[in-house]
Amino acid sequence: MGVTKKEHFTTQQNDIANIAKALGHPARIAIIEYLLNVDTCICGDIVNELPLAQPTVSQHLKELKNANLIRGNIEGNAICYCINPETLTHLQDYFLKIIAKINKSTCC
Amino acid sequence: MGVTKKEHFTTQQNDIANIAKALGHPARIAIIEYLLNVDTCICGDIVNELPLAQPTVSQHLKELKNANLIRGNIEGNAICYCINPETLTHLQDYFLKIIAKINKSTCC
DNA sequence: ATTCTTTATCGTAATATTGCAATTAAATAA
DNA sequence: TTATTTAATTGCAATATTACGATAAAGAAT
Repeated sequence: MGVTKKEHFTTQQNDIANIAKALGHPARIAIIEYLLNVDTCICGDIVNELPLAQPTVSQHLKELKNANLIRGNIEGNAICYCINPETLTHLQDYFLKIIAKINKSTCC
Repeated sequence: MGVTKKEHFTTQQNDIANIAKALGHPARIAIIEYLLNVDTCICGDIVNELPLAQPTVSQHLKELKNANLIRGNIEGNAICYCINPETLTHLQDYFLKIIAKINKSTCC
């Protein structure tokens, strides 16, 4: 039915899945990496950097923003995007916990 | 057009995106967490654990297997699934690098 | 051999995602 | 005011995902 049964899973499971989903596209990984590589914050030259049309980039930025992975500040008629460190750290913390558990369990 | 322009991005970007994508569903996060919580490796009682039908679980397991996040070993007529630590560690290492960069950059 | 158990696959419906051309909105520059 | 710049939104087509009933495949148990 193409519709995820989100309500059957915990808030944390949905939370982590949403962040992971937002990172589940090479263009969005590329945007994150680009934002990291540039010292000052950028707006629309992300479009020049990526092999995608402006509306497509705008859509990817929207998804990253919805997942709280980036922030966008209005600066004149441009918009300055930057990484939101908290969300990446949150995901990192989750994986740290997960990986810590792996070592304790035996595997088939 | 519903088709990702994967070829325009680097292998690493596609690599990370694929792993993230596989984790981008609460059911698959739940499966990972369940596999971690059980000492011995499990096969089909993942189905009993999740609020999803058997074919749906099987499909999610397939995606986790395709992303190399889990492994499945045949054991009689059952299949024993377990976490593949390498892929999670690989993702973890990537985020460590990413987060290390954030601190150095100023944000808007 | 037959039945049971376990899991994968097929087929299908509902919905979501990806991508872009065209347009709109809003601030800036002329 | 009238361009111009910048980025979001709309509308649409192509494809992917999610979910499950039905079925198949393959080993175990009887």
